[in-house]
Amino acid sequence: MVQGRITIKDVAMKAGVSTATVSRVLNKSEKVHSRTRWRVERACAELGFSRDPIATALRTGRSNTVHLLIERFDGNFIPDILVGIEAKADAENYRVLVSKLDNAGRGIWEPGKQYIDGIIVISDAVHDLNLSEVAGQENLPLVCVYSYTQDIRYPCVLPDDYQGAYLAVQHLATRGCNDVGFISGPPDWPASEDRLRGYRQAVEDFGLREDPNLIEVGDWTVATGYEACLRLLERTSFDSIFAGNDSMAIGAIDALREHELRVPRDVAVIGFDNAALCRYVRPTLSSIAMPLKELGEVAMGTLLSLIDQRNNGQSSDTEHVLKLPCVLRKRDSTKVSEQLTIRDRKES
Amino acid sequence: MVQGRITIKDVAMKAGVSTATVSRVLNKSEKVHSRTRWRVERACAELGFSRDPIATALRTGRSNTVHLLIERFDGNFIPDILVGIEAKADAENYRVLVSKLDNAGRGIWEPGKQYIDGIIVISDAVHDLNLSEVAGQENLPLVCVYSYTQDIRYPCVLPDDYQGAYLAVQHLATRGCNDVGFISGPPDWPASEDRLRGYRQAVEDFGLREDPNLIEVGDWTVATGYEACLRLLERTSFDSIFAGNDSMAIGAIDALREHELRVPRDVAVIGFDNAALCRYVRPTLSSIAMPLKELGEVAMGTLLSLIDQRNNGQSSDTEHVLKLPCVLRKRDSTKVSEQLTIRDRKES
DNA sequence: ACATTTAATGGTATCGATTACAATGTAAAC
DNA sequence: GTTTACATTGTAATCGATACCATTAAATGT
Repeated sequence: MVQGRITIKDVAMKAGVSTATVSRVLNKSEKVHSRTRWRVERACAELGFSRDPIATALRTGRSNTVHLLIERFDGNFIPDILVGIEAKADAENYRVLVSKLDNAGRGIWEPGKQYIDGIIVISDAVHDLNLSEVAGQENLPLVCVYSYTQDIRYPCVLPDDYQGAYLAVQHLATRGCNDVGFISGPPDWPASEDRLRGYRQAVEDFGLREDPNLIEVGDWTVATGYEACLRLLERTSFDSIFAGNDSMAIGAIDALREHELRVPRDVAVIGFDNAALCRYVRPTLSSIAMPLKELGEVAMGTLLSLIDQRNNGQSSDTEHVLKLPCVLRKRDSTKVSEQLTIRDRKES
Repeated sequence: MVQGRITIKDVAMKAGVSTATVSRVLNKSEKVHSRTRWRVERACAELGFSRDPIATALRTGRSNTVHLLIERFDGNFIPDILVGIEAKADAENYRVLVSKLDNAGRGIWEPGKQYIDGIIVISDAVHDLNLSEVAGQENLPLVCVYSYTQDIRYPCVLPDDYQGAYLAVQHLATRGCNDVGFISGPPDWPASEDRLRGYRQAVEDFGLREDPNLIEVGDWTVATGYEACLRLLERTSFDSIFAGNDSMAIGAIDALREHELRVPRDVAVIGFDNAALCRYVRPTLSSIAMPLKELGEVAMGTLLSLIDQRNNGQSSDTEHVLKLPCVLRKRDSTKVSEQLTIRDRKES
């Protein structure tokens, strides 16, 4: 009763054809008489045959498997990006192998490297990394998600930080703010730079106060958000703060609270990232949500098309940088609770 | 210059032996003359040979790959558990394939099922799931992490909810609290049950007030934590709250705040889970941290030993349930800011 | 009607390793 | 000096599918 594995051979026998023909049917493409094809397909169905991926991989060198290299598993955005990657992979019948991306770049060369059709890298610091080493001498298709590399061979799928920042400031402007403080992330991060640009453009477009004194720098942490906000308070006055991320926004709120300033009544605050904590802090924190799931989907989609092109000997025609739009999440920290206060400030 | 793949054949040639001998060296176990072994090892090293895992898999039916099935990628604890799983897997030269665990249980049968040496399941609701279907007719080694199944064939690696809850109440007691309110999660969750038991035991051990009125039920969300706390406030008085998870703790704090009760001055609050948000809410929230990384490591370790035993024809000797201890994280929400208040209360 | 394509299918080597079995060498035993 | 046992090593089949080449059958052209 124990029927081992059902192989292409069994199918061939049942259908009265050769294994070569069965293989042809399985791989669509080639010409097979429709009568034969039908017989084979029926045999497959009746026997409940499914092709052995390992044998196929050995023969063809491809495995329908992509390698996902993650720098830090506990990064805030990983899970949502994973959702997108996995969904797309699943839909296209690909498998996803997950490993830690060793900072040193080694650890990828170990067994398992072969037969990988492509690579996705998620990291905060890809620009420091030699990706061609990761891609190997076979120069496997590789895309970065949520991380940037200058190497134009590798597409990068990123949130549109510029547009997201613009959105944040626009929201504050719409709400009636005029003096928007900005707490930037570290200047050497591409994301920081883009968010600053978005801030500046929106300030200009909406005719808000342009003043270098309104800009401060932190390093993404609560503590530096707090300190940056203190410096802003000393130096100038403002009616709102746009923080480069949610942690710094929370630090800023701490500082405001110490100065007896209430959020959003006295100062509106908006963050960036839309981390889970936005819904848990009080007041709940408005923020800019990155399209994480979509990033994952698009990254996987891009990778699959790279793989396709490579298999067909075409050269890749993908953009180097793909930016997906962010969306605004309004919460209490930017609510217009006291219309008057704001009017006063605008008219003064 | 393009040397294709370096195979066992190349090594055999270089070492002047047959491929069979090389294979024997590679697989340790069998007897090979030390002189020959040395020659082969040197040849391997010089050629930079590494064995092709796919070919090996095809021949042996094993692949050094485990399948990780996740119910919800965006579950709060996944990333940290993953860290542990991956670390252990990496150390033991195993690969980790990640997929979504389809609620229906299907989707696992698709190609890729074969050659999987074992399965890890992460889910919130495993008890509803037919795991034997997941394990397949081959009855692959399977372990659950952070989730429970009654099926004793499958080991479960869990945080020790009982001990964690005990720890929380002990902390409150040490701090001087006597009337500890408890907001439980839904009663049908094993975790809720265990946390309640831990609460009760600690209340008894430390001679605190035992009173059914001190116990309320929520469904893990902020909203129900809020409501549960309101009910407690109406019904009785208390000097502290232990919430079944952090979200409900936050809801409770909202309710306390509305009643002009200050945390921790008037009421101390402690949550469970030690979610990231604990460090971001104000006051920062004391909580019980589950050993997530360790859960992952132990789960993978258990799975590997199951695989080992199976390969050696032994029957599994692993415990059905493995509980790992939680640890207390003290933060502001249980700080003893006003020693007096507490003394008053204790002495009254 | 016969030559020449073209379509459809079969035979079999191959991918890179493992392993049962056979063969050889070596040393101890008689 | 054989015989015998045991330790090493080699030969070749095998895992399951693919793909090159050969072959046969059918279709087209003149």
